Amino acid sequence: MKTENAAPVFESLSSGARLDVFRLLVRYAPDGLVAGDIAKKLDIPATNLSFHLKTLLHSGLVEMEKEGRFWRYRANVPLMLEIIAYLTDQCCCGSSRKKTGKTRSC
Amino acid sequence: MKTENAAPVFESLSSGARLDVFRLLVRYAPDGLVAGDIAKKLDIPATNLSFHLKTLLHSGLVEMEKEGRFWRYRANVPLMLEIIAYLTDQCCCGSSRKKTGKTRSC
DNA sequence: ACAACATTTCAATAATTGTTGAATAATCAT
DNA sequence: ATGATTATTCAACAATTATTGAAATGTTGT
Repeated sequence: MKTENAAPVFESLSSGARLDVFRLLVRYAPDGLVAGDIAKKLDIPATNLSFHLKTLLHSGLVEMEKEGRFWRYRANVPLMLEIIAYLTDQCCCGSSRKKTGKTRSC
Repeated sequence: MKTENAAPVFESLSSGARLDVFRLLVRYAPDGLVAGDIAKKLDIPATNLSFHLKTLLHSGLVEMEKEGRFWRYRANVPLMLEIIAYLTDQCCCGSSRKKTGKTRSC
């Protein structure tokens, strides 16, 4: 996972609405939900949900599959695992640091 | 960590510039860097850096301390650990799900 | 073929975020 | 005190993102 791939993921999680969508899809993994059910459960207009889903699709954090006249969305859990690994490595404990001889913060 | 606290953290990581700032500060943890050094290393105007640092401060992901005429910024690594725990719990494997009898994706 | 349905795309607008230069505040050295 | 230094805040503007209703696309059932 490179930073230029990670930033869009954070961007796609940076709205409360999208974070809610993603958490909902994780709760319903691995089956996912169709758009109408998401809209109903989160009580947001279909057209606005569609906008947010597009952002999530673009970052890769959710995936989509047409199913008759429904569109089914699922969380991409493996990508989330990569993001967690990225954060652990780059933004937390795993990164190399200046050799000052001091102890690390974790 | 609650969702309403997590969203601002993702928002503060959602710009490439801020993600760079945070990663830099992690590399220089636990000492951190003064604003001028950040600006120099990342080659962004001081006034713009100041704007991004304010966002990071607001989410709690960085902390600030005045040091003479310098302002020193440090990464809040413990908060990042909480975020990683939040993602693991809410957005990945730890969350409760509908009982469908199917196996979990992780 | 037709009507009902699920969802998206489009266009318009509102709201927020990002960027910059100039002005300001605080500190340090002389 | 004065001038140089560090960094912020302010104001203006540019750019992006969010929200909504109406129209369009494709699907299903009759």
